[in-house]
Amino acid sequence: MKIATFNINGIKARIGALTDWIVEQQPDVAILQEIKSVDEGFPREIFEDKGYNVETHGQKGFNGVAILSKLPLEDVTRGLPGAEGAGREGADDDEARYIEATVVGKKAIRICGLYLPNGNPAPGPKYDYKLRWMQRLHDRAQELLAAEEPALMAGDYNIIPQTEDAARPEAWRDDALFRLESRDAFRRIQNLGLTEAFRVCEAGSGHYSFWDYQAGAWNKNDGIRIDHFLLTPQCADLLNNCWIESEVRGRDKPSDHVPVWVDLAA
DNA sequence: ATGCCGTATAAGATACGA
Repeated sequence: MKIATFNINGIKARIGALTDWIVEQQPDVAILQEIKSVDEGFPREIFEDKGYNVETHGQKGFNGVAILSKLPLEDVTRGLPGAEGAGREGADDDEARYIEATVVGKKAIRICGLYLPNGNPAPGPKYDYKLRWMQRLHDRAQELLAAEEPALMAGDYNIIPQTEDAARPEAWRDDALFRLESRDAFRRIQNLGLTEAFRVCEAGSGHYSFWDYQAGAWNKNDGIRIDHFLLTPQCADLLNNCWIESEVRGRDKPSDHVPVWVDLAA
């Protein structure tokens, strides 16, 4: 089963490039972030016509996540548990950043799609929100691990895990994506017992999933690796491969992110 | 580079991103 995570930076702007990619690559599951659309505005028929089941968790203008799957999606939940002031104005669940569903192939896999807050400027209230969000993700990961079943958490983590995951790490030193407190929080989630799929398959520097639109970042390979798959042990046992489809960044009307893939024996 | 580009909202600037 081939599963991709892809921050598309707006479904309206990306509909052409995204459908071309879907038709070409035929992912079994595509986990999307930054759809920047309400659920009713997402062009689900386009993907349904191509054989996909579609589940979205959107909002007006910003954020928004979705899962497309050739196999049925079961037990869909929207939102990350544990929000402070849930349901009230300005609460931690105001932003549409998280969706879960189970995909049943040869094995059942719990798929968690996430768009972790950027957190800049750091320090500050946006950074505090990022850290709270990561604590909630930690708690949800703990529950998934306790179930001892195949599950993965995939998406735009807005975290550069290590120095080798940025072309110019010194430029990111105090940024919310790379500062020590952010990397610590990511490591705490991993240390519960999750496998970061890409680093099982590829060592070394120069592998990125995001390049800024500005200053010719793509042409200089001035990128960062911030889109990740974390796998429970039962899911890691199924891992055949993990790779980044960086070529997509050089196409017409690209997102600033590219797809990251896992192939699972499931 | 407290904004070099891009997206969304909405009708001209402004918010946001990483």
